[in-house]
Amino acid sequence: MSHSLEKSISTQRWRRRKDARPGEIVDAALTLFVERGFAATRLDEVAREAGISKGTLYLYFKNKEDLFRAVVQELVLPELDKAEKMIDSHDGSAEALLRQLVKEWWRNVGESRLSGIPKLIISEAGNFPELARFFVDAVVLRGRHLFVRVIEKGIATKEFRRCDVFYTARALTAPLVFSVIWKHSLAGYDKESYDANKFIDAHLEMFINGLRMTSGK
Amino acid sequence: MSHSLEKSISTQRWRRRKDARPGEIVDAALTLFVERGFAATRLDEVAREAGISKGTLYLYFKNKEDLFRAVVQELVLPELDKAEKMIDSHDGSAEALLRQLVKEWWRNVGESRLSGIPKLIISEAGNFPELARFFVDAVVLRGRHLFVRVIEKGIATKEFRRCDVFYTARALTAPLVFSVIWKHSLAGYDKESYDANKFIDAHLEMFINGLRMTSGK
Amino acid sequence: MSHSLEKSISTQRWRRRKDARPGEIVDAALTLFVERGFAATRLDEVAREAGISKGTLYLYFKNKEDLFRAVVQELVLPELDKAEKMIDSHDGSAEALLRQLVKEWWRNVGESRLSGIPKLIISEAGNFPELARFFVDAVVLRGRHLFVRVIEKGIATKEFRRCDVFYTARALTAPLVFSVIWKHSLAGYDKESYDANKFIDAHLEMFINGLRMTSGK
Amino acid sequence: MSHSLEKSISTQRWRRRKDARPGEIVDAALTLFVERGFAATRLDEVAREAGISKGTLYLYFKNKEDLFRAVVQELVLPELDKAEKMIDSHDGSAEALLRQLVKEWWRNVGESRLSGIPKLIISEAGNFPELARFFVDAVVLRGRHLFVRVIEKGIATKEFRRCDVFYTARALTAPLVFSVIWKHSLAGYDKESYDANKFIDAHLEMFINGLRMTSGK
DNA sequence: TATGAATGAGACTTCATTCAT
DNA sequence: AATGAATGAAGTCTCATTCAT
Repeated sequence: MSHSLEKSISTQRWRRRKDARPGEIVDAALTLFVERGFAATRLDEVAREAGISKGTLYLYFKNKEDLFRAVVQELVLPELDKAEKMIDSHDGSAEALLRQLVKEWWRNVGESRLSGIPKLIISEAGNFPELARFFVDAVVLRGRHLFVRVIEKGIATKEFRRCDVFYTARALTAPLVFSVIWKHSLAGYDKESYDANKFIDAHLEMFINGLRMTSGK
Repeated sequence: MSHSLEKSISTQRWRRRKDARPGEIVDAALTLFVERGFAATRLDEVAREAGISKGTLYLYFKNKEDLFRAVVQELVLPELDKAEKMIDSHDGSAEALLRQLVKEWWRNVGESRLSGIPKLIISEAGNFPELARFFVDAVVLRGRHLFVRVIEKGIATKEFRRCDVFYTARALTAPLVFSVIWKHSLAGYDKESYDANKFIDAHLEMFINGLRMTSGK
Repeated sequence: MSHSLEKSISTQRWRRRKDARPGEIVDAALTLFVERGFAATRLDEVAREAGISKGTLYLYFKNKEDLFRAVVQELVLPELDKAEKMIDSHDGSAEALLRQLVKEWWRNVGESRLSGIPKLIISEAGNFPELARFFVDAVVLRGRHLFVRVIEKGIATKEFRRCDVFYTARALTAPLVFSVIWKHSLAGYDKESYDANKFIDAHLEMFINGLRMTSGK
Repeated sequence: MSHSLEKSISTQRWRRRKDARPGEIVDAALTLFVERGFAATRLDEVAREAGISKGTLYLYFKNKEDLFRAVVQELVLPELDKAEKMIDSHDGSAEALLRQLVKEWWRNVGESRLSGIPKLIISEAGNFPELARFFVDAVVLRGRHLFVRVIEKGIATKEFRRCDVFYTARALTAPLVFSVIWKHSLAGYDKESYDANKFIDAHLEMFINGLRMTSGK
């Protein structure tokens, strides 16, 4: 019995290892891809960062490009699912929902390892048109429509003034995205003090102010 | 005298030719660097695009990195000079100046071949820290301070309300920069209609509105 | 006693199983080595074809080269034993024996999976000198001497005319061997109809005709 | 003038070098491919044998497979052209022509570096179906038809007896081809004395004897 | 000044072999 | 005995850089 238990555990640990591998590799790859770009990242380093050998990479990913795709798909899509559920289940005002949406995005993307993905995608879009297309459809548009839904809801409830919801959504998200791009590129070289939270907060306040029916009074 | 003049002219023409080469090369390199990134751009192609042979590149640039630096420095710095002169010589209201500044930026950078540079720099900052540092100091900060000056002027003349001028400048420029990054990366894959001019205009109106002393009334 | 017998049997069955494995592996390897050559054959595929895992190969063979040797030795040598016995026990005319020898070769080698071995050996001789030497000594020479013995017998009984028996044996066997080489290489691409049996028959008739004391009359 | 001459010469030498390269590489590759097979031949070695660097190979051949194709096509086809011209211009008896054809084949193929090609093709046919198809159509069939033409001519002039010309051509050529395959594989390990010329001569005599109208008398 | 053939370091990828389970 | 995850040496191919012309 103890034997069977032991075996079960060890097998499990072993299995666990196999199941955990892809995740560990994808994490290592994300870090390096964001830092150096796709072409300049050597698989040697991804392997070392993931604590495995170069050959092992190929047990889990067909090639470098396949790994790149996995990084994007596997890390991003779950976040969108979460955000959609949040919106569906929210029952407060449109403004509260909008604030919540931005706040969650900031916590789950802006301050997580995912924050590197926009910079990565933007850098490599030219070399991976298919991935770019996928990303725009599955992430950008889907994400934008989350915001569109919220804005439309606010207009319906007369919380917000009428506007072109698509442009408004873009105007709202552009600084968020820019902020994470900045963080992963030039932020470290900018000597003028900068607090992204403060930047985002100010942006959000100004934005919501602009959206309200009675903006100034 | 005529002889000396003639010689001077012919020398100049010759010089011109010699000096013109780097410009053509730099142009070709910019296009390709923006499209594919630094690492994925082959000097073969830069040479072909510039209409010269690969070996000739090395008559003008020490190596690939040197060419990269030249692309950034030679194309960007003149624009800042122009913008500074424009501000210095402007004599209207702060608001008019701000509008003018954005308009000129859009015309001279956003709609020119220079529009690819932000994306390029952001993509390669990780691999070229020195260049990143240079770019931030010589371009980003200097550019930001143009806006800071204008905003401060508006505050001084009481056209604008008091605010943190650095954050305000960032909030003003972020969408501008984001717009050109977008244009050179994912814009082509976004099926929802988008007019960058409209986006920038709306942003500017909202922004100036937010800056005015009596914003709503 | 019954116990011991039972044990012996079960041991034997077990042994058989153990011994059977190499046979299946060797068969799988033969097929693939013939089709692709030694270097281009992956042990992955040999294992899959044999229905085992890659690691299991190494329980039976030291390495890839060892497997290669086993393919040749284990499949070929038994055939020569059989042929030798056949000659020893034959009691008809030399001509009848020669016909029988060719016929058996054709049935047991030419039309069996062994037919691939000549092509395999010829292809890899350059990379495996030791194996080539072994094959020439243990198979080619030994096989040739079977034919030499039969021809000498025919000369002794005055059925056949005198000749250089070694060259004659070569001349007799070359088309046989060529035929199986062809079958395993280019035959599939030759659009002109071809029946190997017919080819061999015609060759044999012509050959025996040439050997007879009174060839034409 | 001397300057221009010098330049012309040196340029030419340079050009000549460029033109000669592919041939030198193909020669080196033939040697190694025949000796070791395609897969086991390292491009490193081909380059060293050709006296160039590894990278230079890729200036002349797209990849290893392309080099393989070039080896076959560029070396073999010219020989067939020569043989065809020989047949067209021959005006003796069919027997004399047949003897000549075999003799020339032996001299130009059997004893030249080309003699390695049959072994090479046969070894790699499984891995390069397209090349195999090309070789059969462009070389094997075309070559066989040279012999067919000669045999048909002999039948027409009543020098030769009627027969299935295609099988007869095969029976004639099989030992020729086998001979060069043997030479490039196991010949070196066969300790029994062997003279290929003698082998071929004996084969040819026997064959022509078998073909003559009055074979025995 | 201009060329483009040549180089070789370095990257991706494969696969025979090992070993913990 | 059997597995299959893991390894790393070795091979193919690319491309920035050099240099003879």
